[in-house]
Amino acid sequence: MESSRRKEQIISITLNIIGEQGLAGLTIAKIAKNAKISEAALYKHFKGKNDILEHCIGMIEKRLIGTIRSLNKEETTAIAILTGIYNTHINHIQVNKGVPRIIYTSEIHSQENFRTRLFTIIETYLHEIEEIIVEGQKVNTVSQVISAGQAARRFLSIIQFAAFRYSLSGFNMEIIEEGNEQLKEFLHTLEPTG
Amino acid sequence: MESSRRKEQIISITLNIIGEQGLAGLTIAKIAKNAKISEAALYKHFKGKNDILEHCIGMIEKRLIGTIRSLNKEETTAIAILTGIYNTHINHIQVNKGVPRIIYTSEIHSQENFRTRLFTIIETYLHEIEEIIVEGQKVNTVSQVISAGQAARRFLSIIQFAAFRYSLSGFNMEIIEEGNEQLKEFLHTLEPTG
DNA sequence: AATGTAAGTTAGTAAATACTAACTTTATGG
DNA sequence: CCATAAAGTTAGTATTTACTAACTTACATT
Repeated sequence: MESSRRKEQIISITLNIIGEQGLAGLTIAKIAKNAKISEAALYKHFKGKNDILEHCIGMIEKRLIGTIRSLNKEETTAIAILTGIYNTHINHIQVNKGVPRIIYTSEIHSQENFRTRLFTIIETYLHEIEEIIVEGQKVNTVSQVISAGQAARRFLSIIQFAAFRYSLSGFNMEIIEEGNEQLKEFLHTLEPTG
Repeated sequence: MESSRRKEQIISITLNIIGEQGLAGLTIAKIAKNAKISEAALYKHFKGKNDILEHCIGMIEKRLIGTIRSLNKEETTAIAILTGIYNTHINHIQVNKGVPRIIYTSEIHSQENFRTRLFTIIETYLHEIEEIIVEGQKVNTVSQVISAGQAARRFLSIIQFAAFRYSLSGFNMEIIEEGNEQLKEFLHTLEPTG
């Protein structure tokens, strides 16, 4: 298999294993078995386990920021963009459980360099959301009286809590409904003249 | 050392290691070293690693529910109780990082029995908070128009997000401030005639 | 056709890991 | 004072883990 495709496959498999078995359940042997290559072959593409994890974080970063950027162009109002981001995240949980596990529950905290990188990603993400809200305020689709930064943090907390509880429930759809209610109430507070 | 004290010590040490190095960084050897006993001695008190983890979850449960119960008697209004719970949690993060890591980021998700138990704990916790809000509504210290269940979930999401981000930041106090703002805004929405 | 490179293999290794067997120390109540 | 049980020790073991060396295959370029 071509190197770049193999690399992506390995990262994807790694995220899946973390999603299903946690970081403690991640081993080189499992990755190799899932990719249907030998363990040694993994080392042709990555320096080691840590290197794979670093690329996983890179992948997460790309996806998160990519989601925001694409929706920021497709949708018109701030509220529509935020709704899109929320839905993308919720859909994402079912497809690739590893991303939410790492990003929202940040299992990788322990290693200092990973913790710092994840923090930067989260803060960048919050900043992007804040920008969307500020833009909405400029064109008056979002109330001027609210704090954009605070709203951004509340928005992410809603996503995180929904993802966390949905995952913990063993993927019970009722919990998604309750997350949607939180979002609805939040979006309502964004409306102007409210 | 007396058995019950030793057991508590081992659980406490385990939670600390998870707090500092994550579940992937937890080993029997590290627990024994921290407790200054041999690895074999651990097995006089617990059946094995899983048994220790189960007792950790038990400890978390006790502490969480204990916090609510005690504050529920000390404080008078629902808003005062919720403020107390929030502050207790935030203070808790600095002292014992393992609890927030397990409970809010639920690193133990992977194992089915642990996941189920944690979910039950969280749902019980949410229910207790909901009860506090309902009681507040009865005596009109909390607005009648809000949904108690939804408010309880928002409350926990605020705690979770603050704990998550505070931990991820490497314990930056500014982030606690931002969490306090979220709480303040939330408590404001609880006020009657608002 | 020769050659070099990328992607893969087999077969191993040293270290770490969870756990156990067998023995020793310590303390306590009859 | 001594029997007993609890709490501890040393010294292991089988397995797992991340990683490496040495070799093979596939394939594109000169």
